[in-house]
Amino acid sequence: MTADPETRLRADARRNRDQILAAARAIFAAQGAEVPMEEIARSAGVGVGTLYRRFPDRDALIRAVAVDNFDRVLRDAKAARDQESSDWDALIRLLHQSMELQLSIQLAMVSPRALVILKSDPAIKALRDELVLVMDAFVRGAQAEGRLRTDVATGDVAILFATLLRQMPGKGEEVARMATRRCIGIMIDGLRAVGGNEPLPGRPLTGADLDA
Amino acid sequence: MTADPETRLRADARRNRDQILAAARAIFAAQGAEVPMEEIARSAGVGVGTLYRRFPDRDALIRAVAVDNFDRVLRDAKAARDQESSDWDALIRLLHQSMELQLSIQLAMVSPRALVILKSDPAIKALRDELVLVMDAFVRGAQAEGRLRTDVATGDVAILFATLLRQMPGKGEEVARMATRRCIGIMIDGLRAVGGNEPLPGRPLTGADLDA
Amino acid sequence: MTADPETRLRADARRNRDQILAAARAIFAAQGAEVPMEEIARSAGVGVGTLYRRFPDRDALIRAVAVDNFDRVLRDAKAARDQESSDWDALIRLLHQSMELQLSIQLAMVSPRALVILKSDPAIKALRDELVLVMDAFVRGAQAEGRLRTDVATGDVAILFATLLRQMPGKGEEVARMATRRCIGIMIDGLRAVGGNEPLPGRPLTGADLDA
Amino acid sequence: MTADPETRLRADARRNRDQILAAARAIFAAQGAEVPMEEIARSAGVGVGTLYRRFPDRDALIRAVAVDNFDRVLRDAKAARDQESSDWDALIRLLHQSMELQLSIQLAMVSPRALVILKSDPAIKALRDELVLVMDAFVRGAQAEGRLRTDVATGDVAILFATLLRQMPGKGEEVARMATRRCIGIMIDGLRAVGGNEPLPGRPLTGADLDA
DNA sequence: CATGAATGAGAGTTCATTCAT
DNA sequence: AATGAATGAACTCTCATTCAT
Repeated sequence: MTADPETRLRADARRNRDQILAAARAIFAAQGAEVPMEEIARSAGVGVGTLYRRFPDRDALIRAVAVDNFDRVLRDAKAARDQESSDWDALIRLLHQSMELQLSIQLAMVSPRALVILKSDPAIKALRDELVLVMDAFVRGAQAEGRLRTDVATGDVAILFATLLRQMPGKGEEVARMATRRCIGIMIDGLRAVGGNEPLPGRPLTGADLDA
Repeated sequence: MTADPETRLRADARRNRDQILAAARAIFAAQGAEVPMEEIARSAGVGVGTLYRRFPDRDALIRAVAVDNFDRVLRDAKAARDQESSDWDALIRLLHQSMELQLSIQLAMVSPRALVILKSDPAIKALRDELVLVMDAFVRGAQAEGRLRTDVATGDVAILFATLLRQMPGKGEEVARMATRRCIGIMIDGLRAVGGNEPLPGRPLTGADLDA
Repeated sequence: MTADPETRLRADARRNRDQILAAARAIFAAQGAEVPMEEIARSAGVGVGTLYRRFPDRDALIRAVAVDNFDRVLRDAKAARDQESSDWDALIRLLHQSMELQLSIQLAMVSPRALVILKSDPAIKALRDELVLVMDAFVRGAQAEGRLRTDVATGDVAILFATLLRQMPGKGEEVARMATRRCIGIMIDGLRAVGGNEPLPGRPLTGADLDA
Repeated sequence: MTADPETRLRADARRNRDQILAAARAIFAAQGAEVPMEEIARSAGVGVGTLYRRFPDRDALIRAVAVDNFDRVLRDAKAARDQESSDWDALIRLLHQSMELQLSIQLAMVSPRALVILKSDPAIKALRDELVLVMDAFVRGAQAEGRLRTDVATGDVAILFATLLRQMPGKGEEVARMATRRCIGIMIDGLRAVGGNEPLPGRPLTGADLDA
């Protein structure tokens, strides 16, 4: 029960680890995943040596940031499930709320390199699978409630979700934020169950379609 | 009339230039803008030296790919304007059709580096401004037709457009293609003028908001 | 008091820095300033990376060698001033003695590139100005002593000095050494105050004339 | 008699060759011998291909410039011999006059690379040997006239000559010109046969000492 | 353990030389 | 024969990772 490696660290080592993770998250979000390791170390206030002691190479660091981030989203999703009165509302809340949380990892994921790395990590896969399950419930529930169009599945929502959460790089902070919110709004309106629209092309994308 | 510098190249040089541009477009689309120049050269079937003779450095190459690409989109937009019977239809067609054309540049734009470069290039700015103008006409026209919701402006559409066209990297080719089409469909439904939805947050984003 | 950046280096780093400087001095003297950085690194017994850590680019290295060298000459000049009994003797001693010290920098200065670099470096300018001042005193003093011809000024001496100290490249070590000494001897005889020679053309060149 | 390769060239080819040589001389004088071949070609108003047709590689070009230049100096020396009334006067005239002619080659010779090249060229060696012979006659004659100090030999004069003629790079044109003239004046005064000076160190350097 | 110095492989860029037009 | 395009080796510089202090 106390075997979790992170638990075993001395207090200062633990603090270093957290600082590095926070610095990496911020820098990945701002500049992508190709930043020199030295810059991350400096921004975390430690030497490169320390960074490498905690994370054996860049991939390990990217993986750790990703795990940390999926974790947050999953927590959000569960909170939404527990606190909202309908699945549609939970879904909407998650889409809106996670915008904040996702900013960093989404940008990181833009790097083709990062993608490959994340795909091969079982811890991340586990978190992702769990997240897919929760969303699956939202989707089916909201469709049962008659609020979500029935020609979509979890995969559609996840992809829209991931796509939209990639922050517009290079716009002013304020415009970027507003743009994201507005895009999500438009997308949500596009997801509503309303009569009369043409059906979407192809077939509903499921969680399994996300695996490549 | 034929003084255009590109026109003045010797036949073989011209062919090489085109091959390089095509290779760069494909590679940028597939792997982002940080690919080794040597790889681009190899894929174009020329030596690095040749690549550098045509494009003095990476920035110049990125710029050239971007110009080429904006050009295509602009052509598409004008064709849509000339051939469709309503502005709404023209807009829809552009969103659907340009999916193909945009793949490369959209990915390229993901690189923070590429962004900085493109912003400073007057030729690109000119093309972009012209594109914004054409889309502006579509947006106002479609709103006048009562088909496009009135709480959006050209900037909203452009951002959605750009965001969605970033291909999901890493999914299978077929799923990726379908996903893009479905996302565009959802987005279009979200843009329709229907009664009863809550208004979007913030204010309509104009073409000027895109300038950072 | 020990805040001098060079003093703050770790012992091994310090040693490396010195080795690099020594190697660069020797190689610049022997082959000019355009030698591959790798060769300098190898000759200093370090990797290129280390060289670049200490000196961010070739220019910085050239500057550092130049500063180091001016420093030595200046020390020599002051020692001559303090230890010789007349200004003429101090001047002669400096001309003879600095032959050793100047070998490197003089050759370095031959490179058009090096020149540009050195001109723009304030630390080097300061050292040079100080050196000019000391030589100025020698020149005026020796003229007052009646031993130095009065139709020359500090600039003349400095130029002769600099010109002669450029080692003949390519001769055997021994001949080169002897040649330099003999040239200096002839030049000194040419500088002596003797009656009956035609005055030199033009006007005495001052320290200010050296500034280009 | 007409087998001289240069004589066999067509008029336009001949003109090209001369333009290239003139351009190379000027550029070598101004910037040293490491200039891109393309720049020389451009400055000569021809393509690189043409340059390479005339001079198979850079070394050949350097050699040709050197031959051309030694030729001029030798012509000057012979003119001085034929027109001046004493050997001392001929020597002085040569030193003064060749300043003009030598500017280019002297700078070129500064390059360690150029030196190696020139040493191995028999045509250049022949010219140089002939020049040494003429100067030898000047030196012995002027010593017999009692005007040149007897503790120097041809090698000493040649080295002083070569050393002084390296223009100070980087000073203003006017100061540089004046400085050279004044240095030559001082050197000539140092060479005069006057009583009472200390003898020079070492032994007189002969023409043979120049061979390295 | 933390630090930051050292290493060396690899990326970008230049340029001598060759070769198609 | 002249031109300038193409090639690729060589060089400068950066950065991930290792290791001495």
